Amino acid sequence: MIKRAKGVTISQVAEAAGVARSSVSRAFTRPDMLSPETVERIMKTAESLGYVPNHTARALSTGRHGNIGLIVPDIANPFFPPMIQAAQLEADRSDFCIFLGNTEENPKQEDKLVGRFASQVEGLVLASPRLSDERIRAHASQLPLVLINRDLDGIPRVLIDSGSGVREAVEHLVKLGHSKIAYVSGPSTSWSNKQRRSAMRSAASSLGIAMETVPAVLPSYKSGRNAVGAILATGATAAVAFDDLTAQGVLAGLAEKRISVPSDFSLIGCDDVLGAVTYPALTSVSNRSMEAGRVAVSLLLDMLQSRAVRDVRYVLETHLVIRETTALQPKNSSESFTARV
Amino acid sequence: MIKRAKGVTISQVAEAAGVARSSVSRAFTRPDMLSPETVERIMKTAESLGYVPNHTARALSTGRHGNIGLIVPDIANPFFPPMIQAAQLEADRSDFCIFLGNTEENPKQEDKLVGRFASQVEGLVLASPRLSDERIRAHASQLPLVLINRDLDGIPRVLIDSGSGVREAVEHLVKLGHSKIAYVSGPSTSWSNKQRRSAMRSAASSLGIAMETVPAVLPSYKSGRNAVGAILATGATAAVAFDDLTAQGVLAGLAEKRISVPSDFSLIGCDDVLGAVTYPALTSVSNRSMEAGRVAVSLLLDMLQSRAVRDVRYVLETHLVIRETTALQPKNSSESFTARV
DNA sequence: CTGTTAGCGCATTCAC
DNA sequence: GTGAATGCGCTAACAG
Repeated sequence: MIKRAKGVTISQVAEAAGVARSSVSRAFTRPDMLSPETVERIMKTAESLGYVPNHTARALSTGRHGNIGLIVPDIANPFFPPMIQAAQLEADRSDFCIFLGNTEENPKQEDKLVGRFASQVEGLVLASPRLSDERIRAHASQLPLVLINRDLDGIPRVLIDSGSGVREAVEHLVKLGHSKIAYVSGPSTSWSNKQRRSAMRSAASSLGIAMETVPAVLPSYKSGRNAVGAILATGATAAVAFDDLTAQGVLAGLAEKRISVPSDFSLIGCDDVLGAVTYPALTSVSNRSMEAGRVAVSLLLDMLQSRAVRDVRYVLETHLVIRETTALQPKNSSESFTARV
Repeated sequence: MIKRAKGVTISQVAEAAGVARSSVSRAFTRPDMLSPETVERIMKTAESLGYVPNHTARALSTGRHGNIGLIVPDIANPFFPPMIQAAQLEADRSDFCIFLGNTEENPKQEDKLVGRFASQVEGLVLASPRLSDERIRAHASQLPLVLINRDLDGIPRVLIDSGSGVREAVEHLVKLGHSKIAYVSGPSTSWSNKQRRSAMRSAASSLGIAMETVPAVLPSYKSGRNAVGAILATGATAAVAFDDLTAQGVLAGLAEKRISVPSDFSLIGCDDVLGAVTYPALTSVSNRSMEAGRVAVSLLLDMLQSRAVRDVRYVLETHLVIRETTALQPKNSSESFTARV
C-alpha cells in the first residue's frame, strides 16, 4: 500500500505565497500580467509545495483540455502505425496529447468511440472511417473534425490519392502484356477502396483491357488468401489488391496452388507497407500515411486556433514502386489456371 | 464557419424534464436511487436533447476520469501494435479511454510524456520503458503504474519471458552443430535485451559453446544491417538477434555480402512479428505481446478499483518458432566469411 | 498590477 | 424518492 500525495491546489499556493488565487493562476498562464517579483515568488512557493496545475479543472473552466482524438480502424494494420506516430509527433509540437481509438473495422465501435471521446477532446481525426456520411456529418457538427481518406464536402480532409499510383500500376501491367486484370477489393465503406477500384476501371478501359472486381471484405491476409479462387476464376493474369496485407494473402494462396509469381501471375499491392520483406518482394503503390497523419493534425490544430473551418481538401499523390511480383504475361496461361483450380 | 452546438448540460435536461439537476445526475449514475418512472422520463428528455454527460466535469468532481495512459517506445515497431490493440480492448471493456504516448526510444521524451499524462489519467502502463529505475519509481509514487517488460520490485509488472524461448533457440542451434554463436543486442536500457543476452550466455555456457555479443544500439532494420560486419568478424556461424526487425536487417546485410541463409549462416529473431513474410521465413522466438497488453491494463484497473498495489509479477513464457533461417552448420565455413568481409 | 467574484458541469452531502 | 445547497480546482471578467 503506497501513500500517494493528493494534489496540491492553487489555494494552498496562494495562501503560502500571500497572494490571491487568481495571481497564482496568472503566474502559470499569463506571467506577463504580473510583476516579475510576484511571479518568481509564486513560482518558488509553488515548486516547494510541489504544486502541479490540475489539467481537468483547467479544462472545465476553459473548455480547452489540450487533447485531440485519433481514431483508426485497425492499429495492427501496418498502414496506420506510421500515421499515428506522425500525428503524435505533430500534436506534441503543440503540447497536445492524443487519445487513440481502435474500431476493429466496426462502424458501431467507431460511433461509440467518437461519442466517448467527444467530451474530452478538442477535436478529432478520423482515419479511414467506416462510418456513414450522415454519422460523420453529425459528429462534425458537434466538434472539430478532420478526415483522412474520406472525401466529404465541407469537412477538412486529407486524401491519399492512390488513384494516381493505381493508374501507373495498370499501365505497368498493360506494358507487360496483360489484357485481363482483377481488382481484389477492400471494405465497401472505405473511400480508398472506391477510389482504387474506379481508378482501375477507368485506366483499364482507357487502355483497352478487361478488368474484374473480386471482393475480399476485410483488408487482411486471410481475406486475400480466401479470394484466390475467385481471382483465378475470372481468367485474369494479373491482379491489384486493395492493400499489401490482402496482396500478401493472395501471394500465399497462389503459392499454395503452385502458381508462381511473377512468371505465371503478376500481383500488385497498395500502401507499400511490407517493404521488401515478402517473397518475391511485392510491387506496390506507395503510401503517404505519415504525411497524412501529420497534415491532418496540423489542420485540426489550425481549426482549433482559428475557431473556423475552411473547406480544405489536401491531396497527396502516390506512385508505383516496382519490385518483383510483376512480369511479362505468359501466353495462353489463363486456361491452365482454371483447369487446375 | 460552422455553428457548433455548445454541449447540452445537466441543467437543461433538468428543466426540460421538470426535475432537479441532482435527479438527472442520479439517473445516469445511480438509477436505483430514483423511481423507475422518473429515470425513464429523464432519460427520454436527455436523449431528445442530445445530452451527453460531460466527462471533464464529472472527473473534476469525482477525481476519476476513466482514462489510462499507455506509453510505448516505438509504435512503428510491429511488436507494439498488437499490444496496444489488446490494451485498448481491455480498457474498453471497462469503459476506459487510452492516451497513447510514443517516446521514440527517448528517455527524456518518456519522462515528459509521463508528466503530461499524469494529471489526466488515473493510471499508466509503461511498455518497455527506457527510463531509469529511479525515474520509474518516482513516477510510481505519484500515480498507479504497471510495467511491461521491466522488472522492478514493488511495482506491478508483466514480463514476457523471452529467456525460455532464447534457451530453446540456443539448444536448436547446438543441435544443428553450431559451436560459436553471436547475439545481436538491442537498447542497453531495455530489460528484454538484458534478459535475452543473459539467457543466451547461460544457455551457451551450459551447452559448452562459444557466444559473443555484437551491439546494434536500436531495434531496427538499419541497426541490424550495420551490425553484419561485426557479426561475421566474431567468426560465429549463427546469430540470435534482439528482435525481428534487427534480424531482418541482418538478413539483408548477409544477402548483400552473398552469404546465403540458412546454408552458410543461421539466423534467429525474437518477438516473431514478421510472421512468414521474410525470405527465407525467419525462425524466431514467439512473443506474447497481446497477452501482455491485456494483462497490464487489467492489472491497472484492479489497482484503481482496490486503491492498493500488490506486488504482482506476471510472467509469460515464450517458445521457439522454427522456420527457414536455421540449418546445419557447414564445416569450416567461418574462415571463408572473414576472408570475404 | 492585483484582489474579488462568479461560474465551468457535475456529484454529493444534507434536508424534506 | 427527490430537491436544495455546496464544492471539485481553476480561469476570467470586473473592479480597484
